[in-house]
Amino acid sequence: MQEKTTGTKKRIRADAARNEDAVLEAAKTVFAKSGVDAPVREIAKAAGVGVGTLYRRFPKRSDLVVAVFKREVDACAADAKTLAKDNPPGVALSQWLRRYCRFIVTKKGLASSLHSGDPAFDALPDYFRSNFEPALQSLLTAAAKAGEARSDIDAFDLLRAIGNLASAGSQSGGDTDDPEQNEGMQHTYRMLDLMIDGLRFGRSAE
Amino acid sequence: MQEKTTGTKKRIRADAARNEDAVLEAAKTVFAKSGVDAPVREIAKAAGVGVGTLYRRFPKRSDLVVAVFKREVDACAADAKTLAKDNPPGVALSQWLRRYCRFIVTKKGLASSLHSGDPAFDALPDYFRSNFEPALQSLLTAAAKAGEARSDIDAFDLLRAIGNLASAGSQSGGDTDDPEQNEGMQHTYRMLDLMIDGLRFGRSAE
DNA sequence: TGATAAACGGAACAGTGTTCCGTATTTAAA
DNA sequence: TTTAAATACGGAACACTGTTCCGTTTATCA
Repeated sequence: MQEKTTGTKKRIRADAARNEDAVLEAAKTVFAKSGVDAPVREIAKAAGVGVGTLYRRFPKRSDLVVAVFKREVDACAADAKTLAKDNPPGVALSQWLRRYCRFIVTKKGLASSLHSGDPAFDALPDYFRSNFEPALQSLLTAAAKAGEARSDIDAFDLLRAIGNLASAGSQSGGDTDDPEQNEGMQHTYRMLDLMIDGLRFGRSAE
Repeated sequence: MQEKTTGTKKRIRADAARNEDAVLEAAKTVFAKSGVDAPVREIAKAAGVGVGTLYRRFPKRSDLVVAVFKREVDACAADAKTLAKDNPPGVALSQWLRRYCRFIVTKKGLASSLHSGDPAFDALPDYFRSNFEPALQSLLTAAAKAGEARSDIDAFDLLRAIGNLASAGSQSGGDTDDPEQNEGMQHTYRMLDLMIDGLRFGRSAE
């Protein structure tokens, strides 16, 4: 945050930045596949780095978990802007809700960590809300203004509702590795469509 | 259960029985001190046996946890009878409620296991209730009959109430190893006394 | 008392997290 | 471009885990 312009010594070495990125990317995948308790070596190998490199940057496991989580939140929130730019407001809205749904499902494993009492995770709920609420709010507003969605929906309420929907729905599910092919996931998508329709065709901008 | 009289082969060897007992006793202590995830070696050493002996009798950790739990339940329920024999009904009742309180506190660590979803623990809640409810019921009835307690209290309700009291109260607490000296424990005892007084002096046998 | 089955103990193995340091890479000065 | 210092890398090594396996000891009973 201050490496770019301030005088606080050097800036981060290129290879270090590259590796940090690789580790986060690998951790995302491994966490999704094997849970947040996956062996450190597995993550390091997937990232193509040594365990030392991983530990230097993320001394505690929670550091890595938090970093991955925030990164995913950022990516998902950023997609809201992208979708809004490339699609009609109503389409952007429903597309993003799907995107958000996938986010919730892949983070199902983290949920238990979040509520584990470890203070390392205390900041995450706020981070979650302060990123997603505005992202969804702007999609909602735009869609409402275009007459493509009702305007009486609270963004955070919707986030929670879909969150519950997705995390409950994906409990049951097939054995497939790909969550997209999962029975429970398909069910979740159908329920989500229901909500989207409600969003679209309910009593509109009153 | 069938080793004593039926013809199903031999009876248990004396040393085996002795060791099983030692392991359970040691596990109780170690679980209380270090939690249910304590290293197997620590339990084995405390029991004065090799890890092989421990594993032979308790192949899965949950086997040991369940056995310790049941044993403690048995002991606590048995104390109800003992106390009833050696004391006036009212005294027996309040003494046993204290005893039960201590049981709950030392089993705090197990609570998380119980609700961990592992089917190995599914039977424990029933075991708990079917032993404690009659035990307390008979104490309550005797005390009520002697005019030393009101008679409109449901045993299971009381068990639950005190359970909540104790497990919540012992959350906060000092650093002392001895739970008996713990700040939270003292608080719990005071609250328990309150309930006991209510039991004793409330509108009685109506 | 001795034969036999049962039980014992702990070495050995495999899989973790974590540290440490010789080596390699990047950076910036010359 | 060359070179020296700073920085980062990788993975061997260590400390602990759970778990298995089998040579040795012990209890039982004829």
